[in-house]
Amino acid sequence: MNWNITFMYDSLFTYITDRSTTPLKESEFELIKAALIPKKIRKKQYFLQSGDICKYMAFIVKGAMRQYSVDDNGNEHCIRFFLETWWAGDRESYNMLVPSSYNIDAWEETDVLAITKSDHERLNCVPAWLEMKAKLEINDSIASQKRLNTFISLTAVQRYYELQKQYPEFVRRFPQHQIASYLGITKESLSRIRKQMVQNRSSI
Amino acid sequence: MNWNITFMYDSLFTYITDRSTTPLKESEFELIKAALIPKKIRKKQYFLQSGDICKYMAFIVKGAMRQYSVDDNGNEHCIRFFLETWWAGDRESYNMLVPSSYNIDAWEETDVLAITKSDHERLNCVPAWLEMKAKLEINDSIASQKRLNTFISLTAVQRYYELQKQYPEFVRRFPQHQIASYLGITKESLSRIRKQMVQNRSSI
DNA sequence: CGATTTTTTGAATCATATCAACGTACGTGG
DNA sequence: CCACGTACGTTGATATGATTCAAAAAATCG
Repeated sequence: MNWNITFMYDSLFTYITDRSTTPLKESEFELIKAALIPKKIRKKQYFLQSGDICKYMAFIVKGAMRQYSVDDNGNEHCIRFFLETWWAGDRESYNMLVPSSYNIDAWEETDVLAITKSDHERLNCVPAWLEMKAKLEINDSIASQKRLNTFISLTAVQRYYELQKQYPEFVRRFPQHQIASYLGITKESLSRIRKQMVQNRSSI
Repeated sequence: MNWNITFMYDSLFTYITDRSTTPLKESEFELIKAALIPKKIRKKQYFLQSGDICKYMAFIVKGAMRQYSVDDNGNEHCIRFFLETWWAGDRESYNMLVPSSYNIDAWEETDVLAITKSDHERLNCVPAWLEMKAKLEINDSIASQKRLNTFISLTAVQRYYELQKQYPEFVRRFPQHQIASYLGITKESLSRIRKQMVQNRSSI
C-alpha cells in the first residue's frame, strides 16, 4: 500500500470531532480505526453493483464517485455525486440488507475508509460517533428535500444555475452528460442551456 | 379537551416499541409523555408558516397535513404529505434553528403530539427513543432518495402510477391539484393523465 | 498519433404548460 | 334543506420547452 494511512485516519478524526460536541477519546478512536478498512477504488471501478447488497459505507478521503440507476432502456440516471469527506453507499440496501437498485462507481482514483453494518453497530457505544452519525442523517435528509424541491419548483435552467452555485465542484469534476443526468435532463439539453447562458451573459 | 389523550399516547407508544429492539420502560415512557404536547390543528390551519422557525416536530395521531413552498409567481408546490403515524415538520428549520421556507397546514382535522427541540434532546437518554429516531431519519432519507429517483428517471404518467401504487391514501385524501403539484405537474396535466389511464384500462 | 469519449448542432417530434372557459361538487349560512 | 358561492376538476386550442435521432466537432487518453 503506497498511500498514507495515517492521513486517511486523521481526515476521519477531524471529520468526527468537527461534527460532535462530545470529545473523542484516544481509546474510542482506536475502536473506530479498527472498524474502518482502507480501500482504493480505481476510476470506473464499481464500489456497488445493482443487485448486490451494499456491504460498506465508505468515507471518502480523496476522490469522486457517482451513484446511478439504469432504466429499462439502458439509460443511466445519476442519483448523486460523492466527493471528499462525504459518505458513499446505498442507505437502503446497507441498513435494510436488501439488494440495491443502484450502482456506485469511482469517477476519479478514490481512497475510502469502509465500514460494515455490524462493525458500525459496534461503534454505537462511542457518543461522538453517534452524534456525527445523527448529524449526517439529518443533513442528508435536508439535502434530499432541497433537491426534491428544485425538481418540483424550478425549471431546468434554474436547476443548473443552482447546482453551479451550490456545488461548483460537481460541475468541474464530473462530465457534462452526468451533470445533465443528475439534473434530470439530456446531455443535449444541458449543452443548449449552457450555450444560452453564455450568450445571455455576453449580451449584458 | 374532548379527544382521547390516552389513545394518543398509546398510539405513540406502539409506534416507538414497533421501531426499537430495546424495550421501553414505564418510567421512560413517562418522560416521553411529559415532553409531548397534544395539539389540535383544524383544517386549513397552519402548523408552520414560511419565515418562522419550526418550533415543533409533530407526531400525527389522526389527520392529514401537507408541506409546500410558494414560488415567486405565487404558485404552491407540494413537497410532502403527512398522515397518521408520520412525523410532520421542517427538519432543516427545526434542527438548524433557521427560518423555514415551507408552509405546513392541515388538510383534515388533525391531532398531533408535538415536541420542541430542547425537550427532544432531553429524551436522548432513552435508548428506545434514540433507536426510533435513527430509524426514522434513515427511512426518511431512503424515501426522499426514491422520490428523487422517480423525478429523474420516470415520466409524469409513471410517477402518478407509482404514487397510486405506493401511497393510495394520498390520492384518496388529498385533492387532485395537490397531488399534481406533488408530482411536479399541473392540475390540467394530471387530469389528462387520469383520463388517458381510464381509457387505456377499458380498452384492454 | 489513432481511438474513444465527450460535447455540440440541427431538424423533427413529443410531452407538458398555459390560458380561458365551462362543468361539477361541496359546505355554509339563511 | 335549499340556494348560493367557492373550490375543484375537465376540456380545447395553442405555445413552449425538452427529447430524440443522426451526424459532426472537439477533447482526452493511452
